[in-house]
Formats: sequence, structure tokens, C-alpha cells
Amino acid sequence: MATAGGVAPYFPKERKTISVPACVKQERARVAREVSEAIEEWQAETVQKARDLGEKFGKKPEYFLSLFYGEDIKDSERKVRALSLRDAWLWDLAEQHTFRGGGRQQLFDLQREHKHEYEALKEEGKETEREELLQRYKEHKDSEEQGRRVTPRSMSMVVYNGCKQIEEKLTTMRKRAGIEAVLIVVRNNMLYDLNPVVYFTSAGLEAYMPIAVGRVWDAVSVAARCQAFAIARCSIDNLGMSHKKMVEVLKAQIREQITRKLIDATGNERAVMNYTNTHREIVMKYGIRLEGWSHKKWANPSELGSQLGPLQTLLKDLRKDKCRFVKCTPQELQDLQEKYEKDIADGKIEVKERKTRCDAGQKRKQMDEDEDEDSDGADDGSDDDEQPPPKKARGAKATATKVANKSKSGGTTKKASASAAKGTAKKTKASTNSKASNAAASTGKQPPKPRKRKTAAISPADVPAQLDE
DNA sequence: GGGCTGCCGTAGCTATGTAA
DNA sequence: TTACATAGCTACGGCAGCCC
Repeated sequence: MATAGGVAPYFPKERKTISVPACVKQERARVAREVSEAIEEWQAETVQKARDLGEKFGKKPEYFLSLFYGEDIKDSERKVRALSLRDAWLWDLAEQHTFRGGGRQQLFDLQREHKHEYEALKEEGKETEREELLQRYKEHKDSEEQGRRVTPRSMSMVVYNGCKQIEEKLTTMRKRAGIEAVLIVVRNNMLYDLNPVVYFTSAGLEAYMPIAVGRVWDAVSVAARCQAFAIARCSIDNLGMSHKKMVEVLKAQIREQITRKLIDATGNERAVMNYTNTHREIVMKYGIRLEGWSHKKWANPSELGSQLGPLQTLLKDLRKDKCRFVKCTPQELQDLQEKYEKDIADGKIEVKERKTRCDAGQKRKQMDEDEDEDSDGADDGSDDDEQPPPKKARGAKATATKVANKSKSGGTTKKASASAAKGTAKKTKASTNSKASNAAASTGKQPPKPRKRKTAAISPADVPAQLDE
């Protein structure tokens, strides 16, 4: 039987019965009995300690037991308030005078004005009246959706207390089971005011998020966006965003869906969709094909135009699994390959081969030499060529340098070099470089430096130790 | 004014080729 | 074999122009 995740459950082999000597059994039973007694003793001491603390601080022992175990027993201990005649009478009184407005002082005044009515209600011979009132009050209580009055304040308190309890639970789980968690709580209505709640079980986890996400991660900003989305009933149609923004969101979601499906289909977490050479990089490489693509154009989502309809349809199909990756049979793969080759021969498909590096076969300058050029400016002097290239930092040292560069806010030096290279159009880069190479060949000077990368890819292993905890 | 399209530039990531 | 440098690909945002 396959599970939802597609992984068959693992059934352990049946264990063989082992005969245990009577003396061993007795010894085990004795140890178990002693452990049990020790636990009971420990428990009794803990309970006694809770009682002592309760007396000392004027609180119930359960309060300290709750703190000690890190568990909230308040909910289970909480008693449901019994129906009282006085509550019922007050409710009825308030109901009769709602036209006069609410407020605690108002109800307090009403009680004083009508106190004699309550005293009369308690008299003998009014049993039926009391029962009717209690019955009506009970029906009212039962009909309440939440059992309590729902006010902006009560909703805020529910969220506040709930988050507090969840945080405590997560802390307990972290201590006992070794988990880390991220909690984001946002409201999905405008009935009350609540700033999004963001909670990380570990400061290291929070510090790691910008690196993991690979972009500027601001937890507050992310939570604020989640809240806006939740208030819009979790539908981008209701966000009131511009057409351009909606297109971006749709494309991002399509891209995310395809990537996830590709990973699921290939079992390769590093699999990346290739829209340019799909046949070679996806179909033949993984033996899968994408079926159910509803958009009229097969292309990278970013090139799918900006008509909302087709994008929404495609996203819906992806979510409903109408559009998905399917495994190809060997025969299918062969047919697809033949069709692919035929399409190429007919000129229907243009194969985009990766260009060979323009500097293939040439000796390349090292990065450190470039850095020297930045400092002294005499980068192209022939004298430099005579000096041996400096040893390069490798391994941890080099990685540390990379991380340090990345962590530099703004990275002024790198930024300056990047901005200096601005204006070099991508499409003209190769020709510019080749022209420069030719010029360099004729003048004996080195070609101009290409734009440097400002940051390097960082794996979790590259994260500095202080970020880990 | 908003929807739609296309072009361009930038940044991040991966693949590729070379040096150590 | 590993580390590093760089080309190429992809995503994404800005901008301009056209059309309704």
C-alpha cells in the first residue's frame, strides 16, 4: 500500500521469542519495582515541593507543577462555570434594557434599580419562573459560538494567550524532543488590531533565515505580508494589488509548483527546471515529461506574457495535478527522442548548445591579482607578469572571506566595482570582451576586467558558528 | 488610467573549465 | 580531487510604448 507521500510503509520483521531464565526474570522484576518506587518517591517530593512553593507564594501547587513540567494544565483544569440564577437574571435584565446601551456601569446601575425584582424571584412559589429563566439562559449560552463574548479585546487576549501557550509547548518540545520551529501568527480579519506574531525557538535559526532564503529576510515584513494575504482571504484576487504585481505572484507560484513537482518526480532535491532545453535536461535526463500544460506557449514562466487568465488556469491545473510530471516508458522516451530529432531536422526546434568559454585553453588570472590591481591601479603593467602569483586562500579561510564579504553591509568595495561596470549590456558583453581581447593583443595590454560577482553561493556549512546557536 | 507587451539591466545560481 | 573563476541561464524589477 502506498502512502500519500508515495513511500511504502516499513513493516519490521517479527521478532523471535527468546526464553529468559527465571532468575533473570526475577532480577528484572526487582529492578523494575525499585525504579517504580523511586519514581513514586520523586513524584511525591515534587508534589510536596509544589505545595511548599504554593504556600510561600500564595498560589496553587498545580501552578508550580505546570511551570516545572512546562505544560499548560490550566485548560484541562478550568471549570465551566455553573448556571446560576443570578447570572440568568442579570442576562435577562441586560437583554430587556439593551436599548439603553451597554457598559458595565449601566448594568451595575440596572442591578441596583431592579434588585428587588431579583429578591422577589427567589421567593417561594416562583420555581416555574426560575426554571424558565434558567432554561432560556442555558439555551442562550449553548447558542454562543465560542461560549464567551467575542469582542476585539477578547480576540486579542485569545491570540495572546494562545501564542504564549504555543511558545511554551514549543520550548518543551525543543527540550524534550529536540525540535526547532518558526511560528508566524497573523489575523485574517479587520475586526480587531493585532501585530503579527513571529517566534523562533532559536536565535540562530532566525539569524540563518536570510542565508537560507537567499534574499533579504525581514521576519516582520514577511509576517506583515502574510497578514495582508490572510485578510484577503488567502487569495491574490482579493489583495487589490496591481496587475503587474498579480502577474509576478502568479508566475512565482507557477515556478514554485513546477519546481516542487520536478523534485517529487525525480526524487532529486537539487533538480532544477530547464525551460530552454527541456527535452535534453528533463525528459532524457530524468525520463519524465510534463503533461497538462494549458498555456498556449511553452516557455519559462517569466516569458509567459502578462495575461492573467492563462496564468491562473495554468496555476490551477498545477495545483489540481492536471499538469504534472509523468514517468516515460522506454518506448515513449524513444518516440520522444525520435520526434525531437525529427523536429530539429525540420527546423521546428532550435537546439541551444552551451557556448564554449571564450577563454578556453588560456591561462587565467587569479582573483588576488585583480585585487592588487584595484589597489595600485597598475594592473596591466608588464612588470606584474614577472612576479609569481600569490598563494590563494583556500578551504575554511577562503570560505570565511566569502562570508565576510557577503555579510558586509553594502559591501562598498565590491559595490563600487559593480557600479563601475554598469552599463555593460549583457548581449554585448561577449563581443566587448572579444574586442577588448583583440585590442589587448594588438597593444600588448590585458583586456578590461569583467564585472565581479558581489556575493558567492553559501551553503549551510558556510554559516559562521555564532549563527548556528 | 490600466492592461499588456517587450526590452534591458542586475543578481543569484549552476555548469564548466582550469589551477593547485 | 578540490577549490576557484567565469560563462550562461533564470528570475525579477524597471521602464517605455501601445492600445482600449
